[in-house]
Amino acid sequence: MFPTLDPLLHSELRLAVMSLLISTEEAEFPYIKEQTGATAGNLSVQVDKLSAAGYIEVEKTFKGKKPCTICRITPTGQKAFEAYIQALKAYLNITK
Amino acid sequence: MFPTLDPLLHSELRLAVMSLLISTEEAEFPYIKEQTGATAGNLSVQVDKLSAAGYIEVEKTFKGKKPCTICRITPTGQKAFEAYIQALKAYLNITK
DNA sequence: ATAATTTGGTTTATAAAATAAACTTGTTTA
DNA sequence: TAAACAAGTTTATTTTATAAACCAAATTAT
Repeated sequence: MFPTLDPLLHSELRLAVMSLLISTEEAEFPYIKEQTGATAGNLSVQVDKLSAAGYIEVEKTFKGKKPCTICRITPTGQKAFEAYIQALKAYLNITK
Repeated sequence: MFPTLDPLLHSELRLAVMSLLISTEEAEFPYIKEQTGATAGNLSVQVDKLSAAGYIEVEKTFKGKKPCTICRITPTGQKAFEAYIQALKAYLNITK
């Protein structure tokens, strides 16, 4: 009846991050921070969780002399995001 | 960009309860428990929260000699549910 | 030159939430 | 009348989300 909602995605900030990455394919940490309005600390933690789950990959490079953290969604992450949307539909009463 | 998701609704069990009540208009505690698969304790807590927020109303009656707890969604609850769905859309990239 | 500020984060501590286990009250059944 | 059951509630535990504090390097101001 009500499928479980992937707890990794059922989180406001992580969902926002995934939402951004689904459409941009690649985004830098400060950009995600600005778009989501999150604090750096919170974002850092949530990015780690998504990365640990294999939903995104995180590349640490440099932009000139400044460190630069780039995030990309993985195929696993895309599938999980799609599945989450499908599961949500059971809750949102599309059965009107 | 990403609107805040009503924390009262952004909870798996509370969302399931609201989802049920949106379509049934009235449901007994044991029925909700069965449909959601929740434990009685968890359900009791979450029903209290929805009730405290004015999203549902809880009527305690008897069915013969047995206590019977009936839940109904309120107009406030209906509006909040609709608003939650709208807010979610910003996260789910309907912009394909 | 060096002190102060900014950038780009991470780590740690705290507050809030979700969840289940344990308990209560009354009823039905053995 | 003792045991089991129904319908919840309360309490305790675990998880989670979040921000505050921190760190290192680079840039800017004095």
